[in-house]
Amino acid sequence: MSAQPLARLAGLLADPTRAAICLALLDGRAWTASELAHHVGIVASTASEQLSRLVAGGLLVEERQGRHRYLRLAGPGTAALVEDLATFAATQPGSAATPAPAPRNLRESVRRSAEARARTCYDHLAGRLGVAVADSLLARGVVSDEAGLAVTVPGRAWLTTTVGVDVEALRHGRRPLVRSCLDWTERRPHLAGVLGAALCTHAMDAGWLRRVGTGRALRVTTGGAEALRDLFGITLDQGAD
Amino acid sequence: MSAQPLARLAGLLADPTRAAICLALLDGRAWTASELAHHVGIVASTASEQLSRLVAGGLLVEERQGRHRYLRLAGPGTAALVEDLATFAATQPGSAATPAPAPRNLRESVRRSAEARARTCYDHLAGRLGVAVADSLLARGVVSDEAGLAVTVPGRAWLTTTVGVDVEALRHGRRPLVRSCLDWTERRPHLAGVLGAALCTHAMDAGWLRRVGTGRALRVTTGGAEALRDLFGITLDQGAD
DNA sequence: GCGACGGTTCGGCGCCCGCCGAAGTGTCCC
DNA sequence: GGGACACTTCGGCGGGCGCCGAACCGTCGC
Repeated sequence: MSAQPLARLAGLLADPTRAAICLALLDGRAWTASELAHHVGIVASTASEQLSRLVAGGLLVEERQGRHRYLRLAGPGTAALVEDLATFAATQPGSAATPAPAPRNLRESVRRSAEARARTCYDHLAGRLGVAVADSLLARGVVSDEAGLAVTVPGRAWLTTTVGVDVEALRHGRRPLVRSCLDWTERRPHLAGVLGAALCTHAMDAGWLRRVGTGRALRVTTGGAEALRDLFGITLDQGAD
Repeated sequence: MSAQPLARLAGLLADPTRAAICLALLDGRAWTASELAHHVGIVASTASEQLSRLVAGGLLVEERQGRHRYLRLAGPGTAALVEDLATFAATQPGSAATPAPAPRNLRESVRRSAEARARTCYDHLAGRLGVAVADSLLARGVVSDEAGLAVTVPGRAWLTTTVGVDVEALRHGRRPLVRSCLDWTERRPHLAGVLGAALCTHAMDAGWLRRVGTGRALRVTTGGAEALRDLFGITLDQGAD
């Protein structure tokens, strides 16, 4: 019976401090030990111990550079796991003080994105922008969710030629091409998987989006607003954190 | 930040005893408190406390009948979560003493099923039989895994008319129609989701499979062996626990 | 060199948690 | 009613864990 490994893994996330660290790292970037310590409100020595524990448990990987110790999640699978757990935990019990915004239709969701927060979730887009993009792709038939998400045939062509994301090149490795990832602030799904990651990368490379500060927040550039409108039919004011 | 709920949830599974309880309940059935206590090797009073904790945390639900307290996992989502975690935990670190059988091709996998163990995983088929069925459906084009698992159009017709599983009727609710579930003994995927559950139910209703003992083990009946051969091209000796 | 700084190790404190046995409550059956 | 039985409550024990502060070790920059 494999109860022992399960308990060991769960134990890593069973402490609020370590959980907060993993959630912070969901932005997919490497943080230094002291950044994390400050972020979760513990002293450096404690952080050092907890981080070592997370690394030893395989959830985090570290990279040492000079006097810095950079930490990030071990991989997309790890991020998906943490994300799933956090989502489940947030939807499940009397986890008090969560106002739970009701599901909205496409138009309203896009409209709300106008004043929107955009952010990353591990390696793909999340927040209202992420939800709006997902809604748009679904509405335009680029992806369908007949029995699980999938890229349609015309959708593949459109992504490759018009948007500039080579779908065929993504279809390697075992990571699913497109996966639904529930956002726990928006409570609505957005696109993860290789395609989600590629879209995010593309948006950054093309200068549509820019990181703001050290967190997961994104800012939509002027050119980005244009591109989002033309390609996805999403209108939003830029900036707005 | 939602670190607190995450930690609370993870904390429920962070104890080997509670983890073992949840793994046992992956068979999808309701166990009594004392059955679980005996199964994981603790005294009744301790079990009572742990079970209450799991129920309070939303992972388990209870049903009282007379002097018995029946417990089962709260739902398919809960089962999927536990399964995912257990899989991740088993594949991840130095969780020593796991020989890790290499992936096999279809023919070999089906051949191995000849001496096979069949069992349930929550509400669908697992073990070598479950893997063989999944392989068969993939090989015959009933389901495809282009960018996530999906039932093909001819597959839907075949399932409905030949096998007798009304796929259209399953497409309600938010649970995915078909989902891949990695078996941690076989290390190979089998079919979960509504379709996986329906197939399992159908196999039991049609008398192809029968529960053996109180665990998750299944026995293939004589008629079942015939049906599996004719419909799925799977040949196996019956019995063999 | 020296000081500033990021990170680590160590000792110690307090708390929580899982376990048990013993005693108690409720249900079923004779 | 009485006895078996499933389960629960309670007290108590022991161990582990998270936290901190203080001392220590490397690295960087002047």
